This record gives sequence, structure tokens and C-alpha cells, in this order.
Amino acid sequence: MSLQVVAIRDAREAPIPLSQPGLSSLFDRQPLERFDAGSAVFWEGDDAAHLFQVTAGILRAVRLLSDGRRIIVGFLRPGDLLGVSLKDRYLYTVEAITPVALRRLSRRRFEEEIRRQPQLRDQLFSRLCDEMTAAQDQTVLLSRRSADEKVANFLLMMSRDEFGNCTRIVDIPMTRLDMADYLGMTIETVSRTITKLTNSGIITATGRRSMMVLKMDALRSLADGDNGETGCCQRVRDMPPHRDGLTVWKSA
Amino acid sequence: MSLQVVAIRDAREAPIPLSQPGLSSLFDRQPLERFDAGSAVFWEGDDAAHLFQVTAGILRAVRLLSDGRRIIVGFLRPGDLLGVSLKDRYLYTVEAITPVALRRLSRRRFEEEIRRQPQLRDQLFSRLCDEMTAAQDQTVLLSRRSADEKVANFLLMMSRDEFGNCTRIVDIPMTRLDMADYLGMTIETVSRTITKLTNSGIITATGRRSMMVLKMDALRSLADGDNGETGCCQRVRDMPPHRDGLTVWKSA
DNA sequence: CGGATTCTTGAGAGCTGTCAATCGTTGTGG
DNA sequence: CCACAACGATTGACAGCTCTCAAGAATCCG
Repeated sequence: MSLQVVAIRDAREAPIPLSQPGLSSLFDRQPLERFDAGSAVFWEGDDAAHLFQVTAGILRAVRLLSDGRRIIVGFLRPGDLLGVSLKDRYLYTVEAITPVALRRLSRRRFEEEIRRQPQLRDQLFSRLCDEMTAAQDQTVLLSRRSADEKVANFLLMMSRDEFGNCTRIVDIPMTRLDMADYLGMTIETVSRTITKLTNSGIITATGRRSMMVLKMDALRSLADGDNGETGCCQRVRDMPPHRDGLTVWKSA
Repeated sequence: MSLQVVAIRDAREAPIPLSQPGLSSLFDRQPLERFDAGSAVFWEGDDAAHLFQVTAGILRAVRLLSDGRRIIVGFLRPGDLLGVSLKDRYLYTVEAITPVALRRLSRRRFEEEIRRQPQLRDQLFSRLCDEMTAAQDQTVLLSRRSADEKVANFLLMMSRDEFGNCTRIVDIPMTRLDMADYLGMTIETVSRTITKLTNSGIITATGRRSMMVLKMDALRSLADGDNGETGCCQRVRDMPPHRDGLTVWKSA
């Protein structure tokens, strides 16, 4: 098979002991490279010769199906690593959504360093695992959740600042199309859902690309499901009834 | 965050040089444990004290959402590793679908061995990466594909033998409910789709739990999309028209 | 200001989920 | 051996959600 990791998230929530040099340190001395909004850092199919660390800005990782369908595999934020791979070609196109600043490292050199410093390999492994979990969560989100739940989850994701805290002001630098292709929906449904949230008084638009969450609890209960709660150790053998996760706020 | 790998697939397609002892060798001396069909190997939330290697049989990794929705994260086959984790609790329940034989290793001992033998770590890393890719492919499958495409993909997956070759005879040991919870559908839609495939002459039932593929090409073109073709390096900037991937066989 | 792009909104169709009934198989017990 | 229950699978009718197609509004940018 093949592997390519879209982004290795900076493990902000579970900080690694800082006594050791982190993966980021590999990039510290590299010069800053800037990309305009809309430009591509690399293309799907390109030779995977470099890794990048995001210093500033937001990017999207895009994959195109043969029939033209477009899928956004993930969004990249400052601190994320980009281009980690065991394949020699990039499997995704990565484009800047906002103006972006990156530091670049050759793959050869990166792998050398990883080989030389065991603690870096541990970190890489650990981050890969986080990425794995994120991918599976995304799978769950896409497979079993309604448009409302998807959008609520997305907004909560975007409302997290760099320390993982929830802010009431949410910046949405990406377009509706980006959101749609990330959530497996159409732009129309995304738009309608946001309108619905606004009409419900859960959020309010504060600008073209930003909004404020008025009822954080309502948004959370919409996002719903198993957010945060992992092991509840249920021993259900027969099929539990399928419930609609939305009734809560439909009446709001 | 959290991580837990459902299954580390045996990298059958890209065999690792056999000169070195593989991950499997760690389990070779462990006694065989048998589980009846329907029984659980471990439960979501249990202490993640052991790893398992599947010797025979098929299992499912199940996750339950708080609202009762059931998700099958993956199916496990002989050769797969099971319970690889960085967390101390299992995030999934794993149940035997058929009678199963496993070999067990304590997590402590597994991690010791991994630490001691660098080439094992490389293998683990590599498998983790494969698993990662599989998770992302699953994400794509679930987010952007119709019921027909999903089922076609599933059947192709099940038609792969242990060497990765496609066989015409397909065994489906799992129930419709398992398929549905894996594909993000309902049992009714799964059933209807299979009926449709049968009526189209693409497959035919050869037994209660097995079928034969009559038109492999048709099934493949149904499964469609970017199966196998990864980097086509398209530089499409504007949104391509969404096409129905099914018209081909609807007229068949 | 004007054009291009993005976003919103509406109407209608199609697909999938829901509810419900039936069929077929399996397994148990008389 | 048959009757019956239990379970899984199939099929039908219908509703609801999301997609599609289309038009219009809002915003951005030259």
C-alpha cells in the first residue's frame, strides 16, 4: 500500500517534556519561505523531496478523485508538519488558504536526523498516532453524522486557539467550498446549516470570515456524540435505537 | 488527544525483507487462544494490557457513540496485529465474527522488544503508516461515495485473498449490520444495493455467506474513483462538475 | 463603478433512512 | 420428523434530508 501523512499535528494538548529538542528544532535554522493565498506548496504526484513546518497561516490538503470530486483531507495550522511520508510522491496537493510562512527541510536530511536522534523518532511516532486518531474521528464524523452535527463540529474545531482553548470568536479563513469538501457536503447545505445556526441564536456573524458563538453549550450539544468521552465500556450486544441528535436545538 | 490503532495490517503487498525477524516473530512462541464467534477479545475501556496477533478467523473493531450509534472501525484478518496503543485503555471493542485463534503478548513485553530491536520499530512504524492510509481512504469512501460505490468497494476488499489477489468467490462472514456499520449505511440499503448488483448480473449468490463476482470489470468501475491511481497531478483550480459514477452499470 | 467571485436562498428531485411486513434459515424442543 | 421461535435478510411504502439546478444578493477587487 502507501502512506502519506497529511499533517503531523503539533501535540499541543499533551506537551512533550521540553528538556529534549523537539521535532520543530530541526526546522529552526531554515529560512522562512512565503506563499501567497491560493498558491500551492506542492502538487499531488510531485516528488516528495521536502518536509515543511508551518510557521504562520492556514493551508489545505486536497485530494482529487478521478471523477473530479474534490476532498480536503485536512487543514494545516502553525506548528504542523507537512509532507511526512514513506512514499516518494506527495499524495495530496497542499495549497495556502491565507498567506503562509513555511520552513523547509529536505527529506533526506530529515530522515537522517530522525535516525540519529531516537527521541525525535519517538515524537514522530507519537504525532503519527495522534494524526491517526484524528483521521478515524474524521471518519466517524463523515459516516454517521448529519449536516448540522458536521458543521457544529467544524465550528468547534475552528474555535480552538493555538493552546486548544475554545474562543467565542471564530475565524473561518476558508471558503464554503473548502468546508464542504472537508465535511463531505455541498456548499449549499453548508450555507443553509450556518443560516440555521444563526437563526437559532447559537452563532452570529461578526464579519465575512468570522463569527461569534453565542451559545457554546448549544453548539457543543449539537456537535454531540462522543466528543471527548472515549471509553464508556458499554457492553451492549443488541442494536441500540438510533436517535436523532438534533432534536435538542431544533426546538430552541 | 489520544491514539489507538485498530489493526496494524500485515503488509502483504509490500513484503519486508525476510532476513530480519518480523513483528510476528514476537508472537510465535505464545500459546494459541481461541474465541467463539460473537465473543469479545476485549472491551472498549478495558485496560490495554495486551496485544494480539490474529492467527485464524475474522474480527470486528467496534466503537459506540454516546447516542447509541455503532461504528465498525475495521475488520481484522489473519496476520493483523491488534491492540497497538499509546493509551492505556482500549478505545474499541473487538469481537470475533468467526471462530478465532489469537496469540497474546503483554504490552510491557511488546514495548520492551520494540525498544530493543530497532528493525522492529521500523516495521511497526511502517505498518502504522499503512494503517493511516487505510483510515484516510476509508474517510474518502465514506464522505463522498454513494451506496453503490461503497458496497462495490467493500466487495472488492473482501475478494482479496491473503496475498492481495482478487478472487471471484467472495466470502462475507459478517452480517449486513456489520457491513452497514462499516460503510455508514443501514442494513436495508446494503441489502437493496446487493440485490441491485445481483439483478445487474455483476454478482451472484453462491451461498448464504458467499457470492461470486461475474463481472469483475463492472464491479471495479463501480467501485470507481481513484482506486489504485494516486497521483494524477491535476492542476484544477475551479470546481469540476460532479458526475454520477453509476450511469455505467445502471444501463447494464 | 463594474465584473468576478462568493454566499445565500428557493424549488424540485433523488437517494437513503425509517418503519413495517414478509421470507428464509437456523436451532430447539416436543 | 415436524412445529415453532429466533434471527437475519429482503422488500415495500413513505418521509426526510441532502443534492442539484437556478437565480439573486453580498462582497471583493481592479
